[in-house]
Amino acid sequence: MPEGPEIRLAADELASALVGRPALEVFFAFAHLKPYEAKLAGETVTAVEARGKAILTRFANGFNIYSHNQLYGRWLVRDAYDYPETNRQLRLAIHNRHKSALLYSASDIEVLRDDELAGHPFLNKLGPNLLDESVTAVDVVERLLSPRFRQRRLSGLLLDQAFLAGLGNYLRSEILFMAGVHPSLRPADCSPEQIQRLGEAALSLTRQSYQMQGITNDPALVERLRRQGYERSRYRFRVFNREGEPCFTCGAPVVKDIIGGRRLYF
DNA sequence: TCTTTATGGTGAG
DNA sequence: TCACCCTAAAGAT
Repeated sequence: MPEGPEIRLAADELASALVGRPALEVFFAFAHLKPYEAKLAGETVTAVEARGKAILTRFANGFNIYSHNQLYGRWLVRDAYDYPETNRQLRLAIHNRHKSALLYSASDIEVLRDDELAGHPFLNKLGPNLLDESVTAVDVVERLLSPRFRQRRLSGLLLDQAFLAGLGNYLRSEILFMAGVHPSLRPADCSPEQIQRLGEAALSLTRQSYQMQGITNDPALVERLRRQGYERSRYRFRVFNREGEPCFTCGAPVVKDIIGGRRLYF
């Protein structure tokens, strides 16, 4: 569940299972976190917040569990102590009277006090989150044109969590395609119309991904692909994973590039 | 039973 | 930009 919208959905599910209830038992697989099991047991969970692609589980006594799923971590919410059959490694479990929140495979787990959050190297650098309702397309446009970012290539900029928190490799290609802007351009090189479209595409695709329960779940897009004979399980993007296939807008073949080991389609 | 790949991220140069 | 880290599943042999 890697990009921002999926992480936010996971945080929502965790929140409804945990918030307002005391965590009767907390389990950490990593030895250096074991001492916190006793500190968190019996403490009420006050919030579960998505911070970009990280999740913060907050406790009434001022402690927080920071977790980042990277590419492979997976949250599961089950009835209390109802463990699934899986070969994955359980890394963190938060149990209350009704539910168990289970985090598998993740390697990036920390416990932080409230006063340590601001100084955290990852949380500290995060840009605005497009899923926060206060963020508008105007904010994105202003950020694109700010001195700090305007000379950066869009290909790199859109993956930089300090620019916008939560964008990932799928959304990068899809946003650039929807805006009709080449990934090698810099904001400083773009027309006002292109900048405007980038702001709107970033906002609408990210929010739609959240509302549709996943980046790949746009029903209109899936239907269009189905009518064109694409197999649903493989093709659920406008450009991503469509190398060599015709562009939906102009018919030219979709191009694939690899930059810093990450696939980019345009 | 290998090797590769992945919606992510860090640190060195 | 690259090498590398992390883990699990898919692909190649």
